[in-house]
Amino acid sequence: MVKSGKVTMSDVAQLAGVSPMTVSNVINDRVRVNEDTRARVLAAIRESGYQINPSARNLRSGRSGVIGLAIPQIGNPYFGMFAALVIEEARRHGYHVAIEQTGALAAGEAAAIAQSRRLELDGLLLSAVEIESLVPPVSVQSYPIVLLGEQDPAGRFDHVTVANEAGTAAATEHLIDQGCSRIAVVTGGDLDRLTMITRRYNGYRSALEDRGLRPDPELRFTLDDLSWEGARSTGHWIADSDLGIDGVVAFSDTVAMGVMRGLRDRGVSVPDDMRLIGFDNVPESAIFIPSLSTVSPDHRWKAAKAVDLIVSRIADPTIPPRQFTAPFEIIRRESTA
Amino acid sequence: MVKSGKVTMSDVAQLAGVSPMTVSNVINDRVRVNEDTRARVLAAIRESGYQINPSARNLRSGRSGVIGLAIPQIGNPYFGMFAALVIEEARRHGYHVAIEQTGALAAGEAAAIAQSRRLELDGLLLSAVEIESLVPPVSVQSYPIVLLGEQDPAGRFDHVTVANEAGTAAATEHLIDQGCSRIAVVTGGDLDRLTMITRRYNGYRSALEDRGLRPDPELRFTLDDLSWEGARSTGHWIADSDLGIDGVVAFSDTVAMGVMRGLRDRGVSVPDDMRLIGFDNVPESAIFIPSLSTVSPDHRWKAAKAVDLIVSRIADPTIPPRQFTAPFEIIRRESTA
DNA sequence: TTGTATGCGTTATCAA
DNA sequence: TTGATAACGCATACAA
Repeated sequence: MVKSGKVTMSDVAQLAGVSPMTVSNVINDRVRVNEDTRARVLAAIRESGYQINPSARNLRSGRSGVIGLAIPQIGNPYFGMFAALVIEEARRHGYHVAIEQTGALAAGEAAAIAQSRRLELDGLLLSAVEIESLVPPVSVQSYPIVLLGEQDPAGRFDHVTVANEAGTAAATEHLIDQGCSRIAVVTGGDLDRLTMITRRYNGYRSALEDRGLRPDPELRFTLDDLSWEGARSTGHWIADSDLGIDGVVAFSDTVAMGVMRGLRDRGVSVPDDMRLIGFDNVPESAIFIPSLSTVSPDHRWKAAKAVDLIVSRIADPTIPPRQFTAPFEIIRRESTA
Repeated sequence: MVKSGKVTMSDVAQLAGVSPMTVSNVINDRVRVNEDTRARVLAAIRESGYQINPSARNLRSGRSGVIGLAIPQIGNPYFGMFAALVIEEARRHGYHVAIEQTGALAAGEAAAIAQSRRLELDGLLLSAVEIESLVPPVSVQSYPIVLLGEQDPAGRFDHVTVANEAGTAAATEHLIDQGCSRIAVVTGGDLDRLTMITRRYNGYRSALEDRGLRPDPELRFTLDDLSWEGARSTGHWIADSDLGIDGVVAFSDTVAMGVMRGLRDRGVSVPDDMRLIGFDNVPESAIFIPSLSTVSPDHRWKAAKAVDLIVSRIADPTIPPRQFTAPFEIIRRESTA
């Protein structure tokens, strides 16, 4: 067993007494190779500790077998869980996933990512926050892109999304069904652009209106910081406000848990004093105390669909953009009991 | 703006009226290039939508600028948090990080990973669970490896670890200081080999002995499943046992949170009926209700050190293996109040 | 300061 | 069934 490092295909070929091409054929089993030869080659590969050089292979073949998954924060429970599913689904199609952390970026950073790539990607699953600004630089890419979560206003990309409006509407109605009438909403950032957050806010609003409740601007709380600590502070504001709030719709489970913590800091009890519902059904939400009611999109479905889309588009870049929305259900847990 | 895709350096060169080599020099700014020429080249790059071909560059240069980070579960809060730190630290050194999910693998799978790489890596940060079985196949790798968390019994690799024994000992002593005398421990897997988990168990044991408490085998609970649900079940067992347990040391925060949930399912209150402490100080532990006391290793220090090690070893593979242990502190929160 | 020649390790093509 | 040849796109070494 040679110490490896720079064993090339030619070395293996020499060792096995065949041509490099035959080694290549064995490795990729492209054509029928004599059983004897194949065995000799395999033995030589083992003996030499040969490992294929991906760069050379990619350069020659034009494909890398790698798809990128760009997400804002790898440490976020939602993205972590989703990444694991994408990895699994991609493996079924023979693809490897390279995870990219974008950090909820704006245009300039997107461009940087696009240019500074050190990885050869066959395609990219892009879970972006700021699609509008992201699209121009991103369209220069040389590989297909599938958008996750957000939608491209111009409709130029495949995308898989979740039922943002319907999901939040159902969540809001669930609170109403549980007897809430002063329902606050926790959003993030501004609502001028039609982002995921805006869609979720719209779902909340329309559910209130459908059920004859008047959306009250005072009941809208905006996160100035998407971290858990930011959400916790929002919980403090809600607790300290004197608005008779008896229910809260948060735009994500992560935020919901932070808000719960903030409420708890102020001695507000969930669900006794106030009910609360999130969005995503991250694994943590079942474990949290109290466990968190939430909108649960079918994440596996979403991951599988995203991978299907990118794989098919890699195969044929000319097909027109396709769009899918993952099914969801409301999970009732202690936080809205 | 050409639609890109297969614009090569030669195309850019032609467009700018220079040689390919000059384009290369501008891109990598290796030698001094005339300001005029540089401007022309940059314009040509923008105009053509040129993007460097990483495969060709890597093939030629022998380096990819990418280090791998192999972790068992990307969805696990600890690994997610740690990955984010590694990405940051690597960027400082001009490296890109490719995250690899190994799934708490055994030898065969490790070999598979080693062989089936589709990424060209300059080095690998390996956060392994099963080091002993992992090492043989992994040593065939053609790039440097730094071990995280676990240690190589044979001492052949650089590694960065945390104070597993001292940390858990301090955690156990904290419980004793808080008045606990029947302290259970939650471990995972068998304790025959000197894994991270065994070290943490040893810390618990030695702290008990140091403080004149007898380690009771009945108070050791073993997870049969590292998931949150597994930990939750363990919480049920602890609650249902009639052993007078008044404190619990869990080998990780994730497990601790699952156990808390299990205790809560049975109406056991933390910290009133039972105190509980974890290990890792993941972001979730500050938010959890009750917030979780824990052993907090300096994760940023650990990430920075790991990146330092791999970068220096890439530069000079001949230096002897080095080993570091991250400092830690005990974080006191509600769960042991 | 810029250009020319050459080869990195692999695979597509075609010939034997 | 196997092998010879060329080429993928870039950067190193050296020459101009």
